[in-house]
Amino acid sequence: MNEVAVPRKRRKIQGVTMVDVARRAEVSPSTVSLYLRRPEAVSAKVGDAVHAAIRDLNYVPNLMAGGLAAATSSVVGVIVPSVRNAFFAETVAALQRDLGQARLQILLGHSEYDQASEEELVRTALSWAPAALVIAGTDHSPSTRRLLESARVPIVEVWELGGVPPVDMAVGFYHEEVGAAAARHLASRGRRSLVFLSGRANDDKRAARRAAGFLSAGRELGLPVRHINHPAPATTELGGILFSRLLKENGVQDQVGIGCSNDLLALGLIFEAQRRQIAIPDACAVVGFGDLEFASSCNPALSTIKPFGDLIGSEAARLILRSLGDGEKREHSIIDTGFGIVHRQTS
Amino acid sequence: MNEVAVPRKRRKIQGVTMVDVARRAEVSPSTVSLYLRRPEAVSAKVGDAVHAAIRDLNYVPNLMAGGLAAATSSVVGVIVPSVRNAFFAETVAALQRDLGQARLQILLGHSEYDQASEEELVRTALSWAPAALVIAGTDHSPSTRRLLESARVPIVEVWELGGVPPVDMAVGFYHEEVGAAAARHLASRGRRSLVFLSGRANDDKRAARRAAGFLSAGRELGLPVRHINHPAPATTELGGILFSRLLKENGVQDQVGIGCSNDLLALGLIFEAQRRQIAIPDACAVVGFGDLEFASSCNPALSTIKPFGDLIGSEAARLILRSLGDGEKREHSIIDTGFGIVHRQTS
DNA sequence: GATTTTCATCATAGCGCTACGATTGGGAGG
DNA sequence: CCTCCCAATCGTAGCGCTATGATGAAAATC
Repeated sequence: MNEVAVPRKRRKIQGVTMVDVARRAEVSPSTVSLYLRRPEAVSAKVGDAVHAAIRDLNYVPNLMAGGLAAATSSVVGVIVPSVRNAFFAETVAALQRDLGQARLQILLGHSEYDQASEEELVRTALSWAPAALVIAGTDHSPSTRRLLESARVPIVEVWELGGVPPVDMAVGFYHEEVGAAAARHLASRGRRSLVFLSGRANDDKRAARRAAGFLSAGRELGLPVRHINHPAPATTELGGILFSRLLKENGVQDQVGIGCSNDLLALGLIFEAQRRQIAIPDACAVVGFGDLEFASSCNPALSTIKPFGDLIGSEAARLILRSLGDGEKREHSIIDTGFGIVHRQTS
Repeated sequence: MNEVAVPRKRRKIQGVTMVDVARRAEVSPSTVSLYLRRPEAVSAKVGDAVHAAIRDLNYVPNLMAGGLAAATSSVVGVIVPSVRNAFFAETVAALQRDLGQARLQILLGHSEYDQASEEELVRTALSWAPAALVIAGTDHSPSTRRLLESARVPIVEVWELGGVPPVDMAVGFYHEEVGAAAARHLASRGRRSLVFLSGRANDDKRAARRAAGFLSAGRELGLPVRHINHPAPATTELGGILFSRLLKENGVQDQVGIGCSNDLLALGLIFEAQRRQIAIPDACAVVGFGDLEFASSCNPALSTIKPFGDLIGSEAARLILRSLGDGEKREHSIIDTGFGIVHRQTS
């Protein structure tokens, strides 16, 4: 005996669907879909009718349905250690700007320098079948790396080159070279001993690599060189603290050249020197990293090494868009965006 | 005549689907789904089998399919003017931290203080059928507001209270009061004339409101008060420029109290004062806004007004989670997170 | 021992959209 | 006037998952 199927109660997701638009424009849903994806493929008359219907009904397409059907979504997962960090914020901003042109959105995650939460974020991002993935650094946990390798999407690792080979593509620069450049610069300014100040070098692998580059370049130059690190994040306050510690341990030693793992640290150092009436750059020269926006206006103006965070973002976006256009062929491009030495008054 | 249907060629999205997991665990797909959503609802034996299958196959669920079927997604759209702005970065970080606990992801957009792109971002965010929406400010274009009003999701407007009534919920503080507090504080420190320095007050409505509050409080106090704005973003460099302009126009006038639309501006002012040997706070007192991390360590340490950006984020997250839990009843909560006056050496 | 209740598991019908191939209709060529 | 062709439009079958109600077995009640 065949009962007539009772229609189930279904929750309605959306007020207005593509079917409603199609009905209103008196075309088929396929045509509406086509108009949305390739407007040039429908005739002007039909296009206008669909457009009008969309406006009238205030239709908002459902990208989840679209993504599911099309087997790929229009999000790009972006995973950085921290958005509060100005460096990554700049790259994220550039990414959104350039990817937005191609109607790609950013699904953001920050790991707070924790590998376990990084893995979680990668897993989540992949759950959205993203069009691409951007992730800071190349140093991931083995299982994260496996996840990335088995994902069939373009992946761009940013802000770091060298070390582990990239999973797919990479845009960044060599942090050891940044450290080395700072050390050489200080030596060229007549400094006879070198110190590198850093925060959180245990978690922030890139800061650690800058430190390593600084130290080995210093040794190559035959100069005495030491490294003072503190597990706390590299803030202005920590800059003052580390400088104080240095002074206590070494006395006020003239002609020292100090590299800082970022400009915030350098700024704190400058403030502390002001308080202690230590002359910069005479008694002590300083080079920062980042060229943060206060660097040019502080007092004395901070010599620093400038990464091109915006460029990293836009190059990453370019690689992604090219990958998506090219279809499947992975090129494994690696782009070195380099860095600039900005010589101001502290060195 | 009935032809046998030829199976179409379908692109395969995913390597491993829930069906594969089910087959491997020798249960039905429904059970796998149930295990994923409510692990306590399946027996321990079956749960373990499913878990093992997921591990072995390295299964990553497809959240688009899930969201489509469940009529809601696990993303929260977050739209801010700029992530490069430390204020919003802090709130975004708090949001991700707290929403992440409930397995919600952040779909980020920044409008660069442009209303048209804000609307575009809202539209895109809504296309993902988000679980909620967080948007900075209450001042949106009419069509954006309409979009927000017709969206059936919890919406939290952050960083601004007063002005236009919120669409749904709001977490923030009154910027006029911040300005007024700065003016009153400077007056209480014996300042007989007041100036407010700001950048980009035409685009940044919140800065404009702080300026307005400062000016009217100053007038209420019977003090001469002026406002100097520059259309460029409020940076350290601009702080020096605006201060120079003030000095040129007014001469070095003792006892002036200066409010700045943010700490970056104040920092630039301090640097410029150092260069010109103008004593702070004697000749000129300064109050900033933001309590950015250099404020406590700069020299002299900066008096400032501290918004609680982290608290804004976590309160917004709390409201969202409560809304999602409560089902449909909208409460239109408005939370005033207030601000703190941090009195240091510049005033 | 027979019945009811509970609990764990399953089968099914879509969620809203896109890709694919099929269909239509009008102009060009014969 | 009849093909043929191309462009514009349409019909259909899922994409992978979840919500719902159904099923059967075990536990609890009579």
